[in-house]
Amino acid sequence: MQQRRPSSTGAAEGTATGAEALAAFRQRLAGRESLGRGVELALEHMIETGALQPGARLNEAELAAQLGVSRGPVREAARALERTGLVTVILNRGAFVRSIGLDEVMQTYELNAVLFGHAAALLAARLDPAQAAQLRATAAGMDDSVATGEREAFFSGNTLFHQQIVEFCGNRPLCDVYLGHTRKLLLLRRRSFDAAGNMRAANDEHHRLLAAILAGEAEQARRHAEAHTRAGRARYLAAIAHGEAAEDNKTPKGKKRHVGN
Amino acid sequence: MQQRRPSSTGAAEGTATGAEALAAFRQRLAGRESLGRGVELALEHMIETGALQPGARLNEAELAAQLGVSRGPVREAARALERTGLVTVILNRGAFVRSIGLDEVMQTYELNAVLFGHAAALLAARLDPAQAAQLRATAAGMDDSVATGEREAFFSGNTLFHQQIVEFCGNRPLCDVYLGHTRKLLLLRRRSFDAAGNMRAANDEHHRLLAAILAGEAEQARRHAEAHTRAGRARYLAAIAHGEAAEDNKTPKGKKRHVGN
DNA sequence: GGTCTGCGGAATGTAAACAATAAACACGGT
DNA sequence: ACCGTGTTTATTGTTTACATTCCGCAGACC
Repeated sequence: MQQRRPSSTGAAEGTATGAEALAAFRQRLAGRESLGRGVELALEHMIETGALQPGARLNEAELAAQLGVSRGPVREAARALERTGLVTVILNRGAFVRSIGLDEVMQTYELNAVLFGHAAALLAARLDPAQAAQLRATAAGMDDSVATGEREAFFSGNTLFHQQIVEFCGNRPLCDVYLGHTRKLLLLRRRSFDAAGNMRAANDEHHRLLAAILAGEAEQARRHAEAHTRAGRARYLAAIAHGEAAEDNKTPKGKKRHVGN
Repeated sequence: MQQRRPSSTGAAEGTATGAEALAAFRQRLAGRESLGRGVELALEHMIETGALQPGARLNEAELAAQLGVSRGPVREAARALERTGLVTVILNRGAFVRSIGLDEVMQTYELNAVLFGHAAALLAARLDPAQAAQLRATAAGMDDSVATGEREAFFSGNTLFHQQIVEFCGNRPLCDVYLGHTRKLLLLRRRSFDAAGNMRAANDEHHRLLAAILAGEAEQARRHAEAHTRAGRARYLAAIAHGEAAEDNKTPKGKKRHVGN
């Protein structure tokens, strides 16, 4: 079946990997969320694992068949992902996995620095003992990960640490925005992220930040949090500097398009 | 036709006001956006004008008939509004216009203060002459509005002023988040807003902020911008203090539900 | 009298069918 | 040989139809 359209889903043939992923997500949602939501998670998973690479188009019919659902939920999921910032949809052309430009990465880091800094400042002024204990536990776990060199464990600990700080800060909108943008970066630039390691430095920064929060020093906490985010940005830059090609364009707008496969 | 479900759209009978609104939006979009997008704008308009009040349920079939489209685009619009934060959808129960609690309003103001402050700081360091001219023009227009006492003109000038600052700051994600949250507040708490006037004070704050930006004083601009937002919050609080009942609950979750109309 | 169970109906969730759009191919003119 | 135009076809946008879920009420049972 030759196809005239530029690029297809990519992981089309053979792999029914999406279907089982959807099943898993749907079970995890336990019927408390709609099917479209499950498809959304499945698509996120496919983006995360690279089954859907930046620039790829989300063929509704194909994905629907692959996931064993109708086009409706797929459409719904695609629009949801658009709001999340993971895909771009063009009228009558479909949804494309975004490839986020370096400038946008920088701007997002900048935004996250401000948000994270403010969260830390807020938290320093309202921390309760239970939260303090949780933060300490998370930090301790990361110390272990650093000692044993477990990158994956450190990575999830790092995510949890940041998540706890913004959640504990008490400002829900801020928390949502921060986590959303962080997730976006994670999903669209994943490979660069785990290469950006340097756990030790990050861990030290965490401890300094945590100390300021525990001490109730709001402004100091803000500075440490901002600095930590900016340091993370620097590590990211260093990682991609020699690691891989810097950038691709944002959206298949004019003629140029991704090679697909 | 008696209806068992708690509340209906409210503006159901007679008024085909939604249909013409949709037609207008669809023409404005000029076929460059999907129908669902037009419905989304129409629904926003209905929320803004109060045709859909907080707590009201969005009956898909009813709205579809009213707007002269099918349920599909209505669903799509409802989900879009959910991500915008204007409605809450509950599985198998439908979409409800959110009634945003006072605590969330406060948190959103807090977030906006930080974002607006940072935007001002960024802008102070990168302002170009053309942008400076535009900001001056906007400020001048608001001066006129204050002088003549035109509340509506001042209101739109105010919106434009804030919008220009965040757009000129160069950080797109920040801009999007700020404008989105501001819009949310505007649509869900509109009546309180235009009562919160006190144009003169706000105008003075604008001038102080603009002066700092034009002078390139980043940190001072940040302080002024944050202070301005917090002052706006204070004005808002003062306005609702004696104006109207403070709050209702966020979402029709358990048994309690809005009276409808 | 109160509580629980079963029925009825309306509205949402999902799937399938129809219509419209845009890209790729093929042809003909210049 | 190149460019423009007409045609074809896949794919999305939209409508319609079907399945499922949940709420409210009535009657029976305790």
